[in-house]
Amino acid sequence: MMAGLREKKKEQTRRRISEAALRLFDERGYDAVTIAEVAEAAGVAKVTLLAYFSCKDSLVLDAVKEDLAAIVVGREEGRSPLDALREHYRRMASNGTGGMDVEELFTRIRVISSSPALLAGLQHAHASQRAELAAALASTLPGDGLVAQLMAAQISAAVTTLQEAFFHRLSTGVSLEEAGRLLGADVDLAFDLLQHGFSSPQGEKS
Amino acid sequence: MMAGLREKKKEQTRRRISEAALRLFDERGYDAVTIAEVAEAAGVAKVTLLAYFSCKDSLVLDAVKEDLAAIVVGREEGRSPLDALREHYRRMASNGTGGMDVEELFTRIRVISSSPALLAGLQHAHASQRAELAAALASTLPGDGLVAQLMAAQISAAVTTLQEAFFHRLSTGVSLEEAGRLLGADVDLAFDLLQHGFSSPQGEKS
DNA sequence: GCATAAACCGTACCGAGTACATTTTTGAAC
DNA sequence: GTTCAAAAATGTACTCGGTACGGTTTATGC
Repeated sequence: MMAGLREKKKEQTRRRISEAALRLFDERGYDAVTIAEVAEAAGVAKVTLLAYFSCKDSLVLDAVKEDLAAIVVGREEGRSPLDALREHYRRMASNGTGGMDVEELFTRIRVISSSPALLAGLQHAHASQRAELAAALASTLPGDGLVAQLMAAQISAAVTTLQEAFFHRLSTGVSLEEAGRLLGADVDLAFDLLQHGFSSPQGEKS
Repeated sequence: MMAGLREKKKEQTRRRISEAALRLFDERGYDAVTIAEVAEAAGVAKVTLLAYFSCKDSLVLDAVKEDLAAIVVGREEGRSPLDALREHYRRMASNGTGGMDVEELFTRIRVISSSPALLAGLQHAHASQRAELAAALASTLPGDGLVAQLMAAQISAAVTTLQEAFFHRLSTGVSLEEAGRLLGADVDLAFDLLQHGFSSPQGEKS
């Protein structure tokens, strides 16, 4: 379907911008670098950069966005939404990088973890998916939709927390393999908590 | 403790700014009003306005912020954190306005509900409390803190959802009394879900 | 009264993001 | 190869939220 030299160049330009951004942010800190500087480093105009990335934080965050709703919608027959999500994250934990550039991933996580603005952006990205996830869950549930909304909110909150814990470990020197192993345990902990609530077994004491 | 004419004037100025902001936002929409216009309408300089309200959205949101961590920390002896929060919101639901100006509250909710930026800001406000809440919960729990973080994330997600549902009803014509009544039921639903998880009784089907 | 510190002000500035009119590049049709 | 329309990229000028700075008013404690 249209190999397209046009598409290819767009891809290249996007990568150039993204790499320049990541490098500069890593060297000098996210807040201290302006998008105009990124544009110059990538050899494009500021307007062009903003055509590729809608805002400053998506220069870093676009590459780590996920689609929870899609996982639910595309789950195997007979599997519950929660199990599908649990399975997805378990696989992720054991998968290592899944073919990604490890060095780049580390840099990205280092940049995100050291910038409050980007951490907030990450939260926001998850929160934005809440509505879609709620819609996907609503079709599997009775009632007026509040339960689906609550579940969606709790799930994305849990996932955000898992991701933060994972990022925090990686940015404090834990190896990728070890972090993956720990993530696997965390995933089960988190999903057990979602499934069975705060009471039992590791829930509150009173 | 120092009746203070100084303090009183500050209070007045703050109110003047807040009221001017709410009125303008309600008349013309949040995005269409600049903080410079609000400052002029309130008779203060833009810089002064920003000394009272750190950013544009806090002109509206400062009045509706809550402190979940404080509720947990200040709970009655022997009561679990989750029960303390449940009780707090149940009380809120039956309390009506608790002495607030009803008209102003409605306007505020109307403004918030009709602005994506403010709804996002509300989410962010809750997310910001997560860390504090996690710290408060961590002291009541064993383990390395991940459980506390997960719980805190889930709780604030649930509370955000409850608040949104409540706001949505009020901004679509439901009376305050009726919305309060419905909120009471929602609170129990949400906290049951937190306590017992997605399985049983209203949880997922498979 | 008088000194001090807080509140307030005007102005100039920064950076993110948008609008617009213009030019360059590209894919394809002839 | 030439031509042509669409897409991509550009430069400029702009808006707006937020900050820095230096100076002025005003309440308060002595």
